[in-house]
Amino acid sequence: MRNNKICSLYSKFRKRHGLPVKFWPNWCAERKDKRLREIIAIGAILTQRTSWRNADLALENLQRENLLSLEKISKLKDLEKLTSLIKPAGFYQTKPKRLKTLASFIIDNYGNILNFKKEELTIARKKLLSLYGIGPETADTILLYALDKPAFIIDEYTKRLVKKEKLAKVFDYDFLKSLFGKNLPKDFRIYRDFHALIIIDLKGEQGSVMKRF
DNA sequence: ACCCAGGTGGCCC
DNA sequence: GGGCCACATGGG
Repeated sequence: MRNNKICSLYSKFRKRHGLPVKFWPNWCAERKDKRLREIIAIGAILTQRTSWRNADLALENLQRENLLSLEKISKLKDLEKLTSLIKPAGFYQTKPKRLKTLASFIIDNYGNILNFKKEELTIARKKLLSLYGIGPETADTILLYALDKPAFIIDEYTKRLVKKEKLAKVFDYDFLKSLFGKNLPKDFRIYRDFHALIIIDLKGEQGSVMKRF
């Protein structure tokens, strides 16, 4: 491990919280199947500016209606149905469109998420960012947790850590992303682990949603 | 009655 | 390029 402040924080959190971290994306990563990758991609949109609890209620609704699938969502004609199912996750006017945009992009261009996973990181990121409703954080969440790519996620908790530990003066997304990226081994497992640890350490609890999936 | 939760796009200047 | 703002739910 390189000797710097970010690495030290990682080591500190790692020791403090023990192994393994029971955080949903890590938990999910135990299973490598296509369905789980799809659920993570769908969940990444549903949880935008929304508690995981509420996003989880929407995921349950989709599962109940047999719509927890990129192919099903991409072929769905009735957007109203998505609107009602997604309601607990909030922003029900925009999230259905965002889900459909992502689902159609993957299904129409790649056939399934496993083929999209074969795309090179920078290309995949650029394409995700070009989609309606997918910004840097959602793109990196999908890359890191659904596609096993080393894309460090800068979310609200990461920014709080940066502020708390005075790691930087600016909070520009790409700047912070490269700051973490260059100071950690370029390994998606470490990025996931650190990201989970940051949230667990700052939040003081462990994510537990999505276990049923 | 507030405030918050693992953001994003559309404005405005 | 940065600074606001709307978007919407459920829980504390």
